[in-house]
Amino acid sequence: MSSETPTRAGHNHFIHDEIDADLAAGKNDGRVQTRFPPEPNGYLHVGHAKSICLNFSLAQRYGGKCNLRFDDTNPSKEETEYVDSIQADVRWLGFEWDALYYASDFFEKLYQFAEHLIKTGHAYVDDLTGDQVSEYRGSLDKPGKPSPFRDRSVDENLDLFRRMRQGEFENGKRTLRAKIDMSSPNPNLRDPVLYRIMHAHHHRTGDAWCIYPMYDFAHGQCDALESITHSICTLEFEIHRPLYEWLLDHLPVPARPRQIEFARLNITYTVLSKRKLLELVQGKYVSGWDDPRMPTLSGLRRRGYTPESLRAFCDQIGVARFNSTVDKVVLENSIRDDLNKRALRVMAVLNPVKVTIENYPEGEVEWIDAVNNPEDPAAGMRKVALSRTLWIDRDDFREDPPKKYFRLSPGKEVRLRYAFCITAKTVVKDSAGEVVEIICTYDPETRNGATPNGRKVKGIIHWVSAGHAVEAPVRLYDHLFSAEFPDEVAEGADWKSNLNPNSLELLTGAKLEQSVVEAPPGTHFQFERVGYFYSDPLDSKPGAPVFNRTATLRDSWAKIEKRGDI
RNA sequence: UACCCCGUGGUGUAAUCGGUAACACAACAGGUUUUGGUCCUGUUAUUCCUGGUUCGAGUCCAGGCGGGGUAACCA
Repeated sequence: MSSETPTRAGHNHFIHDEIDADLAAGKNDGRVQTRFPPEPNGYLHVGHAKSICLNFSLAQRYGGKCNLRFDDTNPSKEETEYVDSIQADVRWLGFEWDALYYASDFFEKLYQFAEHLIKTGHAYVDDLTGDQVSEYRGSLDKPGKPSPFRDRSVDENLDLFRRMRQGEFENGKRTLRAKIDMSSPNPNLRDPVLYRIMHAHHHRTGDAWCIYPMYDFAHGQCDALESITHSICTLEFEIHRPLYEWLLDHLPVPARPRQIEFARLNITYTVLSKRKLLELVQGKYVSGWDDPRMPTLSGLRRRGYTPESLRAFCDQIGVARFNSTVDKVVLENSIRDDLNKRALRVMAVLNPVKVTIENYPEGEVEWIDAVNNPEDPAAGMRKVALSRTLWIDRDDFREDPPKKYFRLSPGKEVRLRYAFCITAKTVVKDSAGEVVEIICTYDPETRNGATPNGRKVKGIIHWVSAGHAVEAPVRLYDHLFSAEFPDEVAEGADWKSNLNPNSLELLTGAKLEQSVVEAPPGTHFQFERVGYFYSDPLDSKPGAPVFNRTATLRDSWAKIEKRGDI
């Protein structure tokens, strides 16, 4: 269960209704037990976070248990690296499982179940090749036909199956299939394959097995062996439910779990499919599973997302049986909400241009009080150096300002955050016509928020004293895909063509206030008026941080300007 | 073309025996503010269609339309 108390009670949803009904009917002795069952073939992403939060919060809500179970029935795809990362990610999200299992813990029991099915005449060994199996299976609108090996005797089936286990046959030579109904409208009931021969090294059982159970034969039985009461999975497994139940009906299982499906998470401007994420990693489109642009938990963590924000997000999006796509700003808002309360404010100039205050004494330095976090008085104050030469952001100066632009421009006055008001007097340009320096004057009377003679100064800009600034690389991230629905591509086109070529912008000239170098790697900051930034836990060195932009601040000026009604 | 599931403001969800359709985000307008941030107030906008049952239907029934899933020895 959660190691921390949940931030909110969360939405009501249909799964609560189903469980309430089961409880009212006296099922499972009033017990509720769930499990999160990842296959260790990739890293967890936000879609998994939805499932994790669902399963663990269900256990929490009903005073039950939630296990972690690795669905490791296909050794060709599974690795210990993934097992480790999954455990770390679940814990990081804030949950601790009651029991840890692997489907492979149950291989012997599953094998015995298979023999049981054979002995009761409900399973047979088939010699058909893979191609033949699918040919015999028919199609969506055509019934299948029985395999010629379907009516082998129990003894022959048992003998063959045992020899399969002994390793007597090559990969793909035979399978164990359930004997159900080749003409069922549900293809999952057309004698589904239960076991296949796979001479492969398993990350946990080594070379002990050369036959491995299929998902369908492992999942429900493992649920039963773990005493799971409610087996929550995504919608694409719905059509497997009749098979899930058929197997429980025909096996001497110790419990009777029930499968309930919900819609998986989709988010705009990204993909949430382990297969596609793997492709991005292997094709080096990103730096790895933990690239801050990835929707993986490790990527989001490195980007600066917090477990609290992700849990709040999962809470907000709800649980339903309708396939939907959540707007990516909902995810962004979840981290903004969280970081607004906890991130230390700091001034950072990302694209610097020099400001000289001509009437400020040369060589003089003042230490100005700045608030660390207006949302949290306990965060205290700090001192920021002010001097004659400063850096401000290029965005905060316009030689020819549009209407409603109330930052710096020739002849106009703005306030330096926490400090004085300055007025732009002269603009210095290089031979290319680019502004290299803005010469200003300051009004000593405007210290500390004061504006004598009642004049209004609406614009406030951030700044850093040139002689006191530190430099640090800053990575600006944008969404990984430029298309709202990256999966939707024209016939024959590749979804990767929707990759956003500008998803990463590296800034090397950023000037930051000194206090950022004192913080350890893995610290959240708000760069005032700009966004939330996280000192990369891997690339930062003590005293030499590297910053990842977690999210921008909401920017109503950008909105006005983009709208063009200025 | 077969079977199954699903359709509630722009988006995501709620409405617990059929009883005033609500919340969040977004958008828009305003207020506060030494962050064009936060916060506060307000506005716009919703039950896929048609018919039926009923005093009363998002909810029940029928038909239609639309979307999704399913034909791995993947999970």
